[in-house]
Amino acid sequence: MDIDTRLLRYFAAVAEQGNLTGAAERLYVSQPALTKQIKQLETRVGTALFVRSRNGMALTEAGRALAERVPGLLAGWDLALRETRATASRAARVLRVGFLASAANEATQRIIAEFTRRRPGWRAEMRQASWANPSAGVADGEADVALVRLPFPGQDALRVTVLFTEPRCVALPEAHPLAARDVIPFRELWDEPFVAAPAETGAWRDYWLAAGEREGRPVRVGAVTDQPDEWLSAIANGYGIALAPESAARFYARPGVVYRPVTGVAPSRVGVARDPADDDTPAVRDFVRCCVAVASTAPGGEAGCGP
Amino acid sequence: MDIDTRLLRYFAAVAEQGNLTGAAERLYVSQPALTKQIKQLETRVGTALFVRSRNGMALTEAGRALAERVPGLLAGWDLALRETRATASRAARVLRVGFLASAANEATQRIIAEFTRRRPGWRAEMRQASWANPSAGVADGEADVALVRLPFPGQDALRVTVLFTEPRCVALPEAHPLAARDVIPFRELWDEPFVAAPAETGAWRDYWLAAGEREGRPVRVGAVTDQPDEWLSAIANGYGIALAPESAARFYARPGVVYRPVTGVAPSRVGVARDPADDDTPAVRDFVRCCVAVASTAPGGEAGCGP
DNA sequence: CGATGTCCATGCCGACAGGTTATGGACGCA
DNA sequence: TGCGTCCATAACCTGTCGGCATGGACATCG
Repeated sequence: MDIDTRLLRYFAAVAEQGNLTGAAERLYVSQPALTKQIKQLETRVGTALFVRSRNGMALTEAGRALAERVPGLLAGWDLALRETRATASRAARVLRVGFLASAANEATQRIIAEFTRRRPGWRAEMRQASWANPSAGVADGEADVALVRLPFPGQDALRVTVLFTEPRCVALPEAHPLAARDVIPFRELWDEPFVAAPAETGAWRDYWLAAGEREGRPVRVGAVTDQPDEWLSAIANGYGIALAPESAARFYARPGVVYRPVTGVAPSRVGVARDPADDDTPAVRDFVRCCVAVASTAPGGEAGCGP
Repeated sequence: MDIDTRLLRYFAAVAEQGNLTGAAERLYVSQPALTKQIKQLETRVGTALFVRSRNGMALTEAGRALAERVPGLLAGWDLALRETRATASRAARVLRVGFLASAANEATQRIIAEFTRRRPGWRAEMRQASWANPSAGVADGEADVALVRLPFPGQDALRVTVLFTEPRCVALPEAHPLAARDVIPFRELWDEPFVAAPAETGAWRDYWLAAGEREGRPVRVGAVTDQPDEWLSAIANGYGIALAPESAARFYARPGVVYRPVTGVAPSRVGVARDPADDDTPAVRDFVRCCVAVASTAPGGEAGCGP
């Protein structure tokens, strides 16, 4: 009997959530659609998987048996897909390079140039990731290697080499009172609303909110964005301010947004991440070497941020 | 990314077969449908999985990577499905009993009666299997236990208890010259066309053709059937004759078909089969005990076949 | 004790994906 | 050159999925 993995995901979501309405929301489908799908799964399997009641859907014994297996099946398909794609790109001599907006900035181009010099015949395929995905695709197998900002959640499962550090500055709306200052101590920003990354990015988000450098003061979040454009708009529109690496002042200049040096926050580290299993893949290893080589000779961000 | 296992089966078939036309035939779909599906799989995965040529479809490197994983995934889903169904029937106190047409015949009812007596609250769900499936559903998890005729292919992977043996007789069209005889030596049937089971049943088919008792003479197959009704029709219509257990004379009597005792062929054995993993499941164990108990007190087929 | 909220189920409709048949195009072979 | 064997494409039909609106059961609460 055939089945779509989508149905299995639906099933897993309902099983975990315990009710249709919530699961439907999580899955971005309507509740009737889920009702129908779950019912269809039950007829296909030939037995009830849930008992319905006013407080949701509880797994039957058969449902539990299925629920135990489904995550493994989904993970298996996922793995197969990732390996197939990885094989394809390797066969085509393509290195899939993920990068986080603002990760390596000017170093990026020099790294790519160095890589194509060192590996003629290969092509680096650049893929910009949203901030909701701070490993830039390495964690989910969409990229072979990625330029990232540290720290980020899930980092321990990957191999990460730190390339360089870069002071952080603050991005403010032009009209902000503090925009007139040349240098701003971070403590003066404690009570400002911040433009933050999505909640699921955990440690990464906290790091850019400098949650550890507020001496316990709570963070005010004025907006949540996962892309540079939205981020810039949110700041320009006054929803909040944000910390950013120095190089953002050059890469993400925009009317209405100004960058100012900040004291009292640790600098940001840029790294190159890859799956430990790929670490001895020649192309990956070469890319990492290029990163290190470029970083060691980098001009760095001496320009700093400022008016 | 989601996918239907059907697509994976399609892929596996094409990968194995090496061309679309043949694979389409094997899958009982049209070749254009397969073309479209494979193409869709490739766009979904994001890479070519086959290289097309005049002599078919050859796997690319990525295709090979996928082809390595797919059988495991399909088997995994299959297993999950079987376990879920098995769990469901156990929870409902239902024992799924497969039986081959003509397997235990009159003993069947007594076994069921004994089982319901020994396990009140339980229900035996009888499922007749076609001869194309000589384990009657135990091998593929559709039944918890089955009454079968031995030997059959795949029997070694299961636990089988022999219940009783039963002489074999021959079923002939009424008008057949040999129908006038009281007892027929098997050697006189060597050159008759036989009504056989489907080829994929291997040893089982051979056993009912008495392939080992022909001293090397080839078998003539006049018709292939996998159900009693077709089998009776084929015999009545003169497409061939067939060996059958004695009890068939009582259970499958039909105008136009007569049964006669045969000498020179080994008797048939009836057994109860179950998955080794289920052998200590209480309900299964009890059912087997019932089978043994009934078999030991069975009246047997003393009536024999004959006019 | 009716009003409300929260579940899941159902009916209807539009969009789309999958299947089929018929046909085209490339290529090797007699 | 004509034929057979591949795979690709086109046109069409149907079944399924998803969305919206709504219904029904039941608990909770003023």
